[in-house]
Amino acid sequence: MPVSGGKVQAEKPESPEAEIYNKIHRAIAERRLLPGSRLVEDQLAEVFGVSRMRIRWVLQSLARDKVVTLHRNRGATVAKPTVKEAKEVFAARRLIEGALAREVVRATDDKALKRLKAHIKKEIASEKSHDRAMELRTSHDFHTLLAEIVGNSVLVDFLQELMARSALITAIFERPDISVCSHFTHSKLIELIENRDEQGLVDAMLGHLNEIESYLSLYEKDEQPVDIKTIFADL
Amino acid sequence: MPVSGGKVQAEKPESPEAEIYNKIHRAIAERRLLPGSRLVEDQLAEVFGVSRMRIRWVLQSLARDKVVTLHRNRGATVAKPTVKEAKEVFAARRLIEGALAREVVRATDDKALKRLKAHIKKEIASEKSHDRAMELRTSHDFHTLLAEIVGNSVLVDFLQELMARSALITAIFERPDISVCSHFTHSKLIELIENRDEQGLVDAMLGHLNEIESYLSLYEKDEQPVDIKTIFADL
DNA sequence: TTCGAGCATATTGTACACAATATGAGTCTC
DNA sequence: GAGACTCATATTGTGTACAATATGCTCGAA
Repeated sequence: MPVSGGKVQAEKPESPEAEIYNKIHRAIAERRLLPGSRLVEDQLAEVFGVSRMRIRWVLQSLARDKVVTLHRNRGATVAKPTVKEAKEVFAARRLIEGALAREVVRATDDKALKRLKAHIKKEIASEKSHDRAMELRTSHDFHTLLAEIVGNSVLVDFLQELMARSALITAIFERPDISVCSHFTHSKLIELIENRDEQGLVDAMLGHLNEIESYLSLYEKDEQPVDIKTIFADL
Repeated sequence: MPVSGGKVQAEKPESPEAEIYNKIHRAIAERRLLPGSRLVEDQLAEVFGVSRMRIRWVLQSLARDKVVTLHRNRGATVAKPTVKEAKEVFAARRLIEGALAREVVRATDDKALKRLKAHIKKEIASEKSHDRAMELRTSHDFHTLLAEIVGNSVLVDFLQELMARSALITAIFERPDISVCSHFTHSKLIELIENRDEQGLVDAMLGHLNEIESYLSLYEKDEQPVDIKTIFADL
């Protein structure tokens, strides 16, 4: 029973597993399921009206994408990234999205530009609607859209994974006092693309990512997954 | 039963699944199992002396790492990348490894340099031994080693996936007349790292990747996974 | 001989029952 | 009352039996 969509959010439910996968994945990405929440197999099986085996399969897939964590004999929880992990994800994003920016300028044609502009409209609409879930999703989709424009499905997959993890990270480390209004920044990026300003776009993208990261409070909060054994290894 | 090692080739067998995963993964990466080979669950179960369920989990894990393809109701085969996929993997590698090169120069200290030089020794040894499998592995490990030096586990994971896929791609599209002797090129890269020549390293890395790709015959060979439906869609 | 239908076989897909495990509550002792 | 021990319960882990499916073969008819 392959979760046929893989990590990609397929529009049409190719297999029942893929559908469940998407539902849970979205619930997590849109923060209806918060980091640390337990995901009990029986409960999910009942909710989705399928057998436990199916759920286990889906949980396995989600774990692969690092949005849930499996604890041997103790079940699954929504992943709770550490500060270290958060920093690594952002570093990876800067590296990949920075390099991607150059390619985007090269790859963008009229059709692509249309898609980009259409996307901004969606972002504005979701910000107006005050639907936080959709707001987050469209904002994240902008970043994967760039990979799509470059036309490299390997990179699309990577970006998709990074964005899902970013969603979790934001959920944990977001400072309540700041709200990121991204459509404006994204519009500026599109402008640079339209002007074929390669270096400008790269810089702006890196700036954008740094800004997002700076809006987080990336220091250890509560009893994060600290590994006791490691801490007392030298005693 | 999480395949605890994930896609990382763990040294110590944390769980029986992880061990099986590693064995199959290595068999594929080292080309003892060639693209297209069928992987029948019962057979594998018998070989490894475990139940079929265990094998299914492992196959699922391998599928998500794109080294195995699952066909609904028809079982698993070793993945057989298409030309398109091959080109995308190499494009992704250029993008990521190119950008990584800059970071490597920054991140390399004495300890890292030692690791790099030790690795070269390994490469030379395996080339001498004429053990094609080990030769391939050490050569590929060099590239993930760079990510390790930068110290970003997210990138290490990406690189590992890309290298596994590259192994498959090479297996399919390699031209029999050319043998890549990589340790020499890799040594030159290390030299550039030692000299802190950022731009030089980036260029050399891109050159290296282009060279590898150019040694492949990236045109459609036999009856690659062509989708009949798509081809005759307009009839 | 060619085509198709139906059957045989090999293989994968799924559910279920039970085993293993972790955790917390309750109990007993000192 | 503090600590350790046992047991109850909730939950996950695993093997097995059986159902579903795909594929190739056989056989019969045109």
